[in-house]
Amino acid sequence: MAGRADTSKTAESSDKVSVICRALRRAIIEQALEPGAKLPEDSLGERFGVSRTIARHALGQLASEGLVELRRNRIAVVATPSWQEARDAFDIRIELERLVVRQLAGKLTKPQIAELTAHVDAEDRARDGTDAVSIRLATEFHILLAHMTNSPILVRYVSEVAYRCCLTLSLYSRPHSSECAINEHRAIIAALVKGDVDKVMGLMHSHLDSVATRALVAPSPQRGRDLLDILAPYADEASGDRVVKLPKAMRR
Amino acid sequence: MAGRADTSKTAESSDKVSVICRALRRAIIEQALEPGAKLPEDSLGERFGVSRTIARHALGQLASEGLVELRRNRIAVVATPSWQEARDAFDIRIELERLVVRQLAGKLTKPQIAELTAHVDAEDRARDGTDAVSIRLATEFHILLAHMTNSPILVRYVSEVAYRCCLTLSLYSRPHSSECAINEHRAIIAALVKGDVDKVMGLMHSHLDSVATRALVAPSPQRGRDLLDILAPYADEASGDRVVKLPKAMRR
DNA sequence: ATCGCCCGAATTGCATGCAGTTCGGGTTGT
DNA sequence: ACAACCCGAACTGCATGCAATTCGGGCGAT
Repeated sequence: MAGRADTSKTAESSDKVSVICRALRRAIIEQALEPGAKLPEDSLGERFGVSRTIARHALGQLASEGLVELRRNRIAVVATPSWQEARDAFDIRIELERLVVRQLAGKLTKPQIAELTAHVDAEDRARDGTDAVSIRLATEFHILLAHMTNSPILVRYVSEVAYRCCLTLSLYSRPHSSECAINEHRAIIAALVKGDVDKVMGLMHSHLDSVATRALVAPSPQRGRDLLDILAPYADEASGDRVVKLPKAMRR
Repeated sequence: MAGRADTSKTAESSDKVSVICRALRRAIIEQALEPGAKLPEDSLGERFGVSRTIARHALGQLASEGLVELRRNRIAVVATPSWQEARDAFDIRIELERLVVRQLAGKLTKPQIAELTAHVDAEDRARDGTDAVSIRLATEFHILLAHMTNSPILVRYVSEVAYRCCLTLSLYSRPHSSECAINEHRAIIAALVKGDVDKVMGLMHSHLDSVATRALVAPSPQRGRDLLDILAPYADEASGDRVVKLPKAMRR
């Protein structure tokens, strides 16, 4: 649907690996796999009919995208980004996507415009489906946009950072009422067609910024869902040299 | 020297893999390994005293960073980015590094300032060494800067894209006379210390832009070093479905 | 009860083996 | 000479096996 979509030349070596990656990515951003969920190599291998070697490779790939965390000798888990990391990701995303629309303004072809509006229509239709699906679609709108730049590098970075943001949204935003306002997507398309570079960059900026600030509510330490999340930043530092002594029971 | 440098939490699973990655990255950006150089798994494994499994994993990692190209059933090679990809990489890099200095302006600690000036001094000293070394140092200056933002994601992206740019410089710029003007690095430090956000963002922009335009001379097809490079874009498309019939002798 | 410890089961880290593909150079036909 | 062909060597794709480590539940001490 997204026209020669994501067979980006980068990595994604064999097909089996990339199939697993895509499946897991999707499961993660649709919150079928919550942050912290365990991903044992054999289970994955069994599930997808491959050996651990392949599953392992896929996990490595996803880890390099920041979607899963890989700790030595430990079961891989879906990443649990800190609040600060989430904010950082959004900052980066804003810059990257401003670049996208800057390159795209006034240069969209007819079929591209059609594809974009079709996508937004799909978003509209999915409005009364699962939250998860509409979040995914919203994210994919941005990735679709990136694809149209014909810049594989930009596609890769935007995809990655968008998925990451998607992941953090599932962590830090409880009542996500129609995340990426669909109207803002329409406005962006319109401005792109019109070719107003400054306008569209501004639109994209405020669009993403509003999603970020609406979702990533507070830096208050009381936000995480429970003890574990509150302690996350400490446990964070500890991976190299354990500084904070944690009561054993809590060491999962 | 770069203080707890690059033990970024992302991927880089075990140590053996990341050791190989670092070694290869460095070899690539110092042009000890030219674009197109073959990287057979066994040779790598033998060289680093590990099995193919590990070497393979390292190659996967580097591929996801865009430094090596992985074609199914084929020997991995050092990536040979097209001119357009090079330009794209620089565009992204400019935005990312503007973000870096925006976050850093006026917020540098004394030891950080010392570390930066020390690095630039090192660049100065390496002036009459190999080109390769001074290019590497110049790149590392930018990565050092990124590290100081304390944003792992930003560090990762800046590092990746900087290495990529480094690689393309070795491809498309013949007479690289002191690539990243060292004085521009000093000016950036000064502006950072002074805390002038706009100034430093402008400096970084023009610094990178000048490197890019000075290096990536012309989109003229006559630039590559020989037939192979000229044909690269065609061979490129062909990986999926071979369109251009290449005389066998040339199919390396 | 709660905490700490200990041990079998589960899991990862890594090397190796086998099958399928590509590579490259020598040979043959033209 | 020149190109196409062919075949052994080289290489990758993937699964599996073994050692080392972690996991987690039960047991004893407080």
